Amino acid sequence: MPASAQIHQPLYEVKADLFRGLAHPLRIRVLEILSEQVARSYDGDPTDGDAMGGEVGGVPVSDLLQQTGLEASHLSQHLSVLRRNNLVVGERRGSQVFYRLAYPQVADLLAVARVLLREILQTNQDRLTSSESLPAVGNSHRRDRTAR
Amino acid sequence: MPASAQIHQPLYEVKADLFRGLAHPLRIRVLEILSEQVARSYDGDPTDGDAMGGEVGGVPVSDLLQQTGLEASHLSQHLSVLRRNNLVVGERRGSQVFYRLAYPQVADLLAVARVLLREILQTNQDRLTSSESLPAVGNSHRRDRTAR
DNA sequence: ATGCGATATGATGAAGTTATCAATTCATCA
DNA sequence: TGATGAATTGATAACTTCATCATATCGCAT
Repeated sequence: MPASAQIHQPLYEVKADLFRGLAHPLRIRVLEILSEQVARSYDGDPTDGDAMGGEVGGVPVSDLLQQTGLEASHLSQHLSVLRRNNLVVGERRGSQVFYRLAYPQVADLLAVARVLLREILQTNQDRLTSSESLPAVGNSHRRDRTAR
Repeated sequence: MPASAQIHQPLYEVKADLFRGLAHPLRIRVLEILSEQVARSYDGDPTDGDAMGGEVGGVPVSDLLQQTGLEASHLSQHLSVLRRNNLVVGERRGSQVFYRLAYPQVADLLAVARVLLREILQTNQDRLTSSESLPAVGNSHRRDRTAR
């Protein structure tokens, strides 16, 4: 890699970092929980009573803990990754820490990803059921690596 | 995690996989090149003459090679990751292979990421110049890990 | 101040990813 | 057919990331 890229376009790096922050199932899980909470705060869905969700602003770690069934330190580590990548912010209120998305755009990103994913999955589905064997590319032996 | 999650929501996994596919500067680079090419094909920007860009559909690997300055096998490996994640498709035409985005939504995803990134960077910028020290959360010593 | 509940950090082995080099395949042309 | 250019695959060492356990910090109540 040319040194010039270092100074002028670490942009790819930064963007890649952003995605790297998202590149783990648990972190996605957490972000979706936080997105939901944002969404709920708009239309005031009453189904969460009070025992279940954050109310004022953000979801307490304890909630995330029980919703994910994770070990505390493990979750904490992932939260720290999310924090480092500026995807969430945590705020201490009393003895608990409440997390929320750092920017509403994070939810957008997840939403767009969801759309793309739907396309992808559907296409794959179709390919399977109609078994139309596209020649594709990769020196084409080794077909159907389907399930990654 | 309940076993039901395995069958019913490997969704987090799948989504995380998607992001993992994006989680590398070179792959972002490649995707942006391919996105550009898509964009250009709409408004027919004439600045690419002919020596530089794919014309019919997709960008040939040779172009990606010279634009990224990578070693062939290295690029190929990343392309293979992108292919595996259904982000691009490659098509052999004669002795060359032409790549393009598998779905236009991939470009959307990048665009949304760009927006988010702009927010993030700007906020960080602001924080730096005004040095308003938020208590933040993480047992708050160790400030300013800035450059990751 | 001491102790407790709630989170966060550190350290470490296991697992996964990236970069590099060698070997292979496919298409074209002599 | 054999040589050549274009791209992919395989193998492997260097590097990261993840999961787990132990330890530390913060805030609140005693």
